[in-house]
Amino acid sequence: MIPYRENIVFLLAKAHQRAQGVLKGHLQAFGLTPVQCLFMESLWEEDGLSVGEIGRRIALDTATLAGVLDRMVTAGWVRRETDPDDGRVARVYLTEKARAIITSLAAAIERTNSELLHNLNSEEKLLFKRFLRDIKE
Amino acid sequence: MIPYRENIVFLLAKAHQRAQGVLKGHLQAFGLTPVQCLFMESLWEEDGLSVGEIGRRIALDTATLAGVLDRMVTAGWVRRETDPDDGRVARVYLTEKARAIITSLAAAIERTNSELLHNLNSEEKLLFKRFLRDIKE
DNA sequence: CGCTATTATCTTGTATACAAGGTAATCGCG
DNA sequence: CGCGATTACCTTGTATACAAGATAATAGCG
Repeated sequence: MIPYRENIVFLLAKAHQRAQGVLKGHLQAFGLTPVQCLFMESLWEEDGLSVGEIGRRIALDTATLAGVLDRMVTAGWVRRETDPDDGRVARVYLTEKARAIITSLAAAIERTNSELLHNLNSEEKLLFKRFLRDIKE
Repeated sequence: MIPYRENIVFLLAKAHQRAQGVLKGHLQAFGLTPVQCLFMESLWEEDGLSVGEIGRRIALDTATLAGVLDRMVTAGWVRRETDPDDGRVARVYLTEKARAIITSLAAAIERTNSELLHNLNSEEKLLFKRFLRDIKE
């Protein structure tokens, strides 16, 4: 009988919760949520991705992304265009407004990572990331 | 500029997502969600806790717990009683139906932990848990 | 004892998450 | 080319999560 405090699912959930909280705090000034920020990062990596491709990259399904996309279009961070070659595909592009804050976003993320990992040395950070990736394959 | 795949917030979110998915799969037979299971575990540790105390133990606020509690009362896993000495306090008790499956729940959790951590040896498991606890403080 | 501050919970509004099912557009086999 | 299968996306329903504000009950000070 594992006490829930030792359960890896619980430990992951709570570490995730704290990490989200810190990032959320640093993003508040932009009026962005962590997921919205991540959505923008995927487009910064490659602009004009389809909704499905964004979902594959950031591991979220299209049901979730539909709402996120709506809110981001409304807020003016991205625009949505139907692919001219395939009417099923919705392509998403960053706006100028989004490009203008990318550097500041990167700084907020950088700061978040430093705060979260300040207890670990370089070697431990690498190990931690490896563990996180190795969870279930 | 940290690529999002190296961002600790992203890595935690996705590891959390996979862990939840595995546990969810193993709980499906009971009709319980991971949060509902955790809620029950806190009461197994100490029955008759108040809603606020449950929230402190499993790190969820009462706004979230109000909904969880409602669904669990409806499903017959717990009963809710107002504290006779303090009319503000809502105390929660496991039902017989809940007690009857506790052992099976523990097995599902055990199996989930094994699956998630099968890539790590004992020493690495301890280290991983320490890292998760050390995130932010 | 009365009244203000505090506490515990609940409610509302917003934002993830995902299963399941629906729709429209494209693909690809005969 | 025609049409069934597939694909991409959207919608609906359920379940977390939490901020902010409302409500009700208790605590504690004078």
